[in-house]
Amino acid sequence: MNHCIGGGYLGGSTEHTAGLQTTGGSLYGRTRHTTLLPAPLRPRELVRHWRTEGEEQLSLLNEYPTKIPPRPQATTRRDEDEAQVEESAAGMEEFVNWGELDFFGGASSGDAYRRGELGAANIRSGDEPGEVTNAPYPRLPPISQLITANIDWPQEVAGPTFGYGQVYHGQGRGHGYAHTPPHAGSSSTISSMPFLMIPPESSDESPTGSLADRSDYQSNSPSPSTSAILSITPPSSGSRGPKRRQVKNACTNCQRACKKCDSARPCLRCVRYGTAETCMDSERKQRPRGVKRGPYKKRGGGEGSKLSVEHVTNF
DNA sequence: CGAGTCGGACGTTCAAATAG
DNA sequence: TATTTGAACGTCCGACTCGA
Ligand SMILES: [Zn+2]
Ligand SMILES: [Zn+2]
Repeated sequence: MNHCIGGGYLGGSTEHTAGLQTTGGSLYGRTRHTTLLPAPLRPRELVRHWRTEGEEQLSLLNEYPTKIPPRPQATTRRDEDEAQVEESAAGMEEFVNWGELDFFGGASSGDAYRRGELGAANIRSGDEPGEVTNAPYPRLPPISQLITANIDWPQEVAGPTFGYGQVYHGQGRGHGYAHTPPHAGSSSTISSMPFLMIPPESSDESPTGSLADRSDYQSNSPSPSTSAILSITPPSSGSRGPKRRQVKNACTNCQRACKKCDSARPCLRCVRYGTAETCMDSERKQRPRGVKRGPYKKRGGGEGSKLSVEHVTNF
């Protein structure tokens, strides 16, 4: 049996629109990864049925793998990342015989992988020609309509999702860390699993924004005059760019598209794309109370929290 | 070339933990 | 009570594809 892992066109588009995700990202907590179906493996059969018949998928869903490792206990963000990647690797091995795998990856790594190494196994030439890839997906009925019954997702499926084996080795985040300039590549590296083809280094031009009229859209420019706050250098990092500014609440359309939103309603992007009437604030989760945490690191005399000024290079 | 997709780097929030 | 910590959560960059 052939298996399909990953997003890209085959796994990602229609399912994503319908609130179902092929595979999750690698980190927890991102909106789509927690609210969508965290599937470590999506049988190609299932995808085809969703795309075409849309009837027998319920029985197939019952056969969906439910044995997913429990969420790892993480103490720091990087721990969280790394622990999850380990879980990913273990989970992947558990579910997939990589030798039989003929499709892998997401929009970035997976597509490059298909194009490069898996040309023969590409879905356009090999599997389901036309039915899947060449379908004009915006006109496909959403899966939520195809699935008439209410699906009671098994509890086990609500666990972690599986990423693409990338480990973040960068600096810590949060509390005033600035945005790493693209292609700087100094402080963060990507280490990959052996089976994953990293796309070649390329393209340092940026897609011409043209949304840069509102202040929200030009907030990423260096603009050294505006804020002195941004000139504070984080500890031990050489040079990071200006902090990337985010809107407090993206509209549902921009959120779904992972595109930049602004604070106006309708937002500029929705106006441009004719979705102004559906432009509304996305809902945010309520944080639960009473959840115990581990001990924090001691404040004052503790080691390792010193701002080593002498290491900051002076120009 | 425009639009859709999505992994994951980066930013934000806010309750728990700690200091005073 | 005030301040700090840090895990959970949110945003959206940029690499990529497809269709016109
Ligand atoms: Zn928006
Ligand atoms: Zn909008």
